Amino acid sequence: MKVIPNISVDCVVFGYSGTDVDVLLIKQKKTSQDAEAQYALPGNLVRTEENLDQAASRALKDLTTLEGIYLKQFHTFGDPDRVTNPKDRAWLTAVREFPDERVITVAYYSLVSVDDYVPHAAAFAEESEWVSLKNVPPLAFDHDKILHEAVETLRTELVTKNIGFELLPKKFTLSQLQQLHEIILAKKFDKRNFRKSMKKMSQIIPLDEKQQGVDHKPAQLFQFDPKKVDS
Amino acid sequence: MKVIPNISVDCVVFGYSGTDVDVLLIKQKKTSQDAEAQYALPGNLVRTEENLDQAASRALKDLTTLEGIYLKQFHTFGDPDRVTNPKDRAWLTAVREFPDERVITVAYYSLVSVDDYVPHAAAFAEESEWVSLKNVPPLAFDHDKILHEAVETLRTELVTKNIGFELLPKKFTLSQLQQLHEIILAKKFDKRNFRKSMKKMSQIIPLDEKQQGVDHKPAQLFQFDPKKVDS
DNA sequence: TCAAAAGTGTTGCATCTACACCCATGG
DNA sequence: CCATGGGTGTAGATGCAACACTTTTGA
Repeated sequence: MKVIPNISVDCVVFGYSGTDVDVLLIKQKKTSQDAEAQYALPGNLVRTEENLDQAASRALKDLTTLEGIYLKQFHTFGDPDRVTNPKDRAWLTAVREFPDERVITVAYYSLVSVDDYVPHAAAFAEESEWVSLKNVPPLAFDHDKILHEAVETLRTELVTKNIGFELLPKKFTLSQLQQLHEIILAKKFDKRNFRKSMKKMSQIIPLDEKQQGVDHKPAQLFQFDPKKVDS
Repeated sequence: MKVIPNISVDCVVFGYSGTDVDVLLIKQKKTSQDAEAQYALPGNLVRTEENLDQAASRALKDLTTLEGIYLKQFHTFGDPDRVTNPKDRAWLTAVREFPDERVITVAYYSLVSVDDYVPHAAAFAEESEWVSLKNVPPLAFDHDKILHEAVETLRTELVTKNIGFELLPKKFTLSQLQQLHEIILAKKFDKRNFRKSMKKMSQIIPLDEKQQGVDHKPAQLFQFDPKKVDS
């Protein structure tokens, strides 16, 4: 359980609620009565026996109980002063064995459906919750910057690699998929054209099933099959 | 000049010679008479006062004398056993203060024209040279893996971001640019179509100048202007 | 005058965009 | 029967792939 004192991982987990894109944040435990509790991305120091991907999964699980999520490394942040801001001192001295060490962090991001994952705070997290990207409070360390880069990465990967299914429930409607794209990319798509282009991707397989409990014409459900790769 | 014992940077510098894509390698200094000298990517531990980008530039300059090159971070490698292979022990114990530390490395890549940069060995490099990607010897540590990932990154960025001008001299012909694409992507392009698509990129500006000293019809020269961004 | 690479347009086909109405369901 | 979102086709414009011959230069 020995850690490397100057290498950490941080996870930017995006979730989609149906109307908003959320990010999973933790609230750091207060280090004293009058200390100001800060929000942060879930992350922690890397242990000596684990690789970086494992560290990211483990840290995320420890802090939020979320597991089984595919995390993708996207950038490493290593400014010498990224953990020296006074606002972060109290927390560092309270929880870290070597609070003055310079720390570089390897950042990961992931996409999930908020319905599928209910986070529970654990370890040094006081809370663990989905926060809309529109209402993200100032974050600890350089996590604002990390989050910003993650959003940029999300946008480019959404268009180039057509990820985005990940953000939806296993069974989804094409309108949900379209709304998701519109929210992330902040632009409108033509319904017919959008459906045409999605339908010709072999990975999106139509189910013999319809939406239930809606007060309008129920939509057909689709499923994403990652095994099918476009040729 | 204090270093962080478990964080390094490595640089994959691609060069284009006109017929081949090369990579810049160093040969590690022999640690004893009978030791086997190994090839490696230029890289070194990060110092406490520098950020990662600075560390990459500085390490590259120290080992090869190349400087003023734009290096782009592309991945961080951190397997626990990436520096524990017996083949690397002798060298580590000879040059590192803490040879048993686990080291993660932040990898960078870059593109230059081989004509513009003549490397000279320095520091712990015995040699520093351009090696064709076709003839890369086995490398130290996990540098084979790093190089392989860098090549993959180069291919995707070449098509998505139309980098590649970087590999050519400041003034280049369209045929040179085409040949470069063909070599990196290992496929042929139609001359007319290739020229059409390049010419409609505003960043490629035609010069009032022609090739000299060739024994055939001299080609028009072009230049890349990074300031012009496609709208 | 020959060799070697530079340079240049058009046509068919596939893909993308723009656009408007009827349908099924629950309340 | 009304409100709500689901679902569908076509025509015009644009972009991409295929294709062959003439030009300029140095040797």
